[in-house]
Amino acid sequence: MAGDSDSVASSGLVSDDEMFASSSTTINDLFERPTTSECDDAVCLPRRKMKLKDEKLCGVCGDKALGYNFNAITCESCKAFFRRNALKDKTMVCLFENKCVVDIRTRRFCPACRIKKCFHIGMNRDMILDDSERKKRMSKVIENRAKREPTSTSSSEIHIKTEIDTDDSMSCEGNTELIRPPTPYGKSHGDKPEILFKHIPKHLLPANKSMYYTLSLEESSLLKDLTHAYQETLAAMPEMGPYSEEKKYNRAADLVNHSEICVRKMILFVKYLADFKLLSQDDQIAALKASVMKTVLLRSALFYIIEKDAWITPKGEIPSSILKKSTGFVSVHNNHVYYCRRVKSMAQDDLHIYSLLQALILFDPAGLNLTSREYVSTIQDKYLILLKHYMESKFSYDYSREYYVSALDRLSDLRVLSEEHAKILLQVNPVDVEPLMLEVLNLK
DNA sequence: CTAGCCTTGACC
DNA sequence: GGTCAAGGCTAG
Repeated sequence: MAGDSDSVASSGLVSDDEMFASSSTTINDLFERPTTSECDDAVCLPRRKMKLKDEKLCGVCGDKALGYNFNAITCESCKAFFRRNALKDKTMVCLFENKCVVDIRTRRFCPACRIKKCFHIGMNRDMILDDSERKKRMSKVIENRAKREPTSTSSSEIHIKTEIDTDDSMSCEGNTELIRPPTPYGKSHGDKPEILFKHIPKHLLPANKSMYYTLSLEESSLLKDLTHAYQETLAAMPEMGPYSEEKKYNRAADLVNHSEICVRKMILFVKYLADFKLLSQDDQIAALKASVMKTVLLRSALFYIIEKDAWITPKGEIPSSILKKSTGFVSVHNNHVYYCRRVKSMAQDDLHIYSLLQALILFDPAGLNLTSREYVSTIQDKYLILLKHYMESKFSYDYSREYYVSALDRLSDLRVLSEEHAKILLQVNPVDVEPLMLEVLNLK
């Protein structure tokens, strides 16, 4: 017979009481856990009032328990097991005689007997949140997170301000206490954990198709072309010899020259864009120059690997620490890495998002020396709407806002960060810089 | 899939 | 502020 969780749960028909006698009697005695029939009763519900002894053992397997889970005292693993399985429609089948012993050692052997025992000790599947309740919960989390962290720029500014105010940023030697390597996403190493954008788990996204925006043919085509352009240029890595030399980035000028590849790719990128071709030549150059630094920074986020705290390049991995080494600015390193992590946590590896952000950077009416500012603004609007619609098509109307706002926040971050990087340029000797970089960065 | 650890909101 | 009990994340 199958251990039909549904029927067992709803009817409380666990007939063979001896089935779990070996362990349940002891557990029952130790923790005065409610019997199945007691648990059907409403008396069982105000469980917060029930003070338990410090020592708690799982009613299912006897492992150490922290407290109640789904109306019964269980360990973490049985809690997770119940959550994963109690709502499954598929009936679990015991391969033996439906009387497997479930203890710490054997709990994994027979899911059917394990789930049966879960119900037997009073675990209640009604306490597992359903889709709408989970969604509600997640919305609350996101809402609170947004309240705690209203805008990203403010926190970046605090970082920068702190560094400037303390005036310690010029030296990395002897200043190790200021250098805090970023922690991998989701992990903390004693320091206050970073608050990064959290993606909505796929299973929480609405199943209803009407909750998603459908991109028009025109929009799909625009996005496809834009992403293709980005993929072929800025997102592409050239085939190069596999040599890895950290030493190559000893000076800030080395970093600037390293960015030349990015600038060349950027020039290729804009050549793909019909909107860009419509600008006057002067505006093309102005838009390019104004967005070089931001383009380099956004691209660096694309190639940043959070877990390794490094950028992947054709020459191998470059640890983020080279920023400190080559520039001497601890704050530059901290803020740049923080930026990369935030972009990455929001966009992950979605090239549509990167290419849309790239378009928004390029067609920025705030750029210096533009003659057709209004026209550039109109183009930017088009990509802003496309970004919004894309988020709605991917994450549903329910959740798109968080993604859209986060994406725009990353653009604000860029403004601050690129200004900060401009400081590096002041300490670069123009003699060491390649001619193309001298030109696009207006270095003399 | 499991299981341990983490994050979080609700409640006290 | 502390505790409890949900769900989330992820190494194994």
